Amino acid sequence: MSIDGPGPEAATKRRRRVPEVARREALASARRLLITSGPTAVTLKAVGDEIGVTHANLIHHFGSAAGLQSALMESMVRDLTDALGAAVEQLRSNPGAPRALVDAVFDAFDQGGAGRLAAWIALSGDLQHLEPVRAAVRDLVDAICETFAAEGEQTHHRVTSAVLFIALYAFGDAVIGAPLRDMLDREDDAGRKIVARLLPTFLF
Amino acid sequence: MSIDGPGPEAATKRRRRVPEVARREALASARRLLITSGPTAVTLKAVGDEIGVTHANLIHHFGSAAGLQSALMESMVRDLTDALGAAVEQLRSNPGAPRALVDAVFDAFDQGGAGRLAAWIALSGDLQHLEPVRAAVRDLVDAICETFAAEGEQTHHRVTSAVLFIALYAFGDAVIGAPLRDMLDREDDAGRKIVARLLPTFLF
DNA sequence: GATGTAACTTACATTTATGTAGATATCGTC
DNA sequence: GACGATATCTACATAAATGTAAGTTACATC
Repeated sequence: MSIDGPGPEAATKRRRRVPEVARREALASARRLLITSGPTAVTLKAVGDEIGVTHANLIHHFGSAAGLQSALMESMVRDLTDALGAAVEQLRSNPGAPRALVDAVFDAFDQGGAGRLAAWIALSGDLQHLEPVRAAVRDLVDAICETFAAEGEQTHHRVTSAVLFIALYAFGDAVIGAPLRDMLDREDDAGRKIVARLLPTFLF
Repeated sequence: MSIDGPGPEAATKRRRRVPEVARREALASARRLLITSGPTAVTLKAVGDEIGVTHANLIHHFGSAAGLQSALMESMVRDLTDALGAAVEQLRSNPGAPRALVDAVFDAFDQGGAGRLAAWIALSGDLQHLEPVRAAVRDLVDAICETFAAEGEQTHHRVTSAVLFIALYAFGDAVIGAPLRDMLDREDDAGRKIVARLLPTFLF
C-alpha cells in the first residue's frame, strides 16, 4: 500500500518540473493556504507537502522562505492590479452601471485573496510590497478622470474620494465582511449594494 | 555594572506583582507589540523582555501562549465595545453631529488597535473571539433604532446598513488607510470626512 | 521572627521552521 | 547510449517558540 503519490511502482520516481511550472504550482498552493488558513500556515513544509516536494526544493526555487512570501505577494498584487484594470475597462464601456464596477473591485479583493493579502502586508509592515499597487491606483484614477473629464475643476478630488471609498470598503468587506454581516443578519451582498448606491454620489 | 533593571543593588532582587497587575502589564505590552510590529511579534519572550519577566512566568499567569493571545483579544474587544457604547451615548446626546460619531468609531478602530486585532482574528480564523462583539453590535443597533424610532418600517434595515457601512469603512481605514491615502495624495482624515458626509444618507 | 503560599526563576525537553551540503535522479542533447 | 546540467532529495545543523519540573524568593499572616 503506497502512502500517497502517483502510484505504487512510481513511489521511487521523481517528477521533474521546469522551474517556471514549479514556481507556479508552489505559488498557487501558497495562495490557497493563505486564504484558507491564514499567513502563519504558509510555511515551506506546508507548501511542499501540498505539491509533493520537499521544503529544500522550495528554497532552491525561491532562495528562502522570505523569497517565497515575496513572490506570493508579487503574484497577488499583479492579479489585483489586473482586476483593477479590468474594472476601468468595465467603467469605460458602460459608465452608468456602478454595480458592475463595484462587483469587479469587490471580487478582486474577495476572490484571489487580495484583501487578506493586503491585511497581511499591513500587519507585517512589509509596505514595500504595496509599491506596485501605487502605480495601478494612479492609472485607475487617471482613467476614471478621463472618463468623467467634463466635470470641471474638482474632478480629481472627487475621483480620489471615490477610489478611496470603494477600495477601503471592498477591503473591509473582504476581510471581516462575512462575520459582520452575520452579526447584523444581513444578506451576502449587502455591502456591495450600499457601495453601488453611494458611488454615483462621488462621480455625478 | 547592572545590565538593566531597577538599579545596581536591586539587580538580585525580584519584583513580585499581584497577579492582576502582572496580567495587566503583560497585556499592555502585548498590545503594544501587536500594534507596532504585527501579530508574529507577540511572543512570550518578547512580552516577557518588555516587562522584565521570564517567558515561563507568563505561562504561569496565562496558562499558555494561546491563553495570552486570548486574553489580549478579550481585552481589546472589551475596549472596542466600550468605545462603541460611548459612540452611542454621543449619538444620543447630539443626534445631528455625524462627525463626532464617526470620530468615536474611527478612533476605536485606529487607536487601541482594534482594527489590527480584528484583521488578525479574521486572518487566523479564530472567529470565536469575535463573539463578544456580536452582543455589542446588537446593542448598538438597538440603541440607534431607539434614537430614530419615528422613522417607520424600514428603520432597522437602514440602521444595520449604516452600522455595516461605518464599521467596514473604519476597519479598512485603520488597517490600510494610511498607505492608501498616501498613494492618492489625500489628507489624513479624508476617510472620516467621506463617511461623515454619507452617514446621514442612511439615517435621515 | 517563623511559616506557608505563590510569584518568579533556572534548567531542560520538545516541536517547528528554516537553512546548508552533498548525493541522486531526470531530461535534453550529442 | 553516454553525458552534462540541474531539479530534487536525504541528512544534518540551527534558531526560536513553547512547555515542564523543580528550586528560590518575596510577602502576608501569625
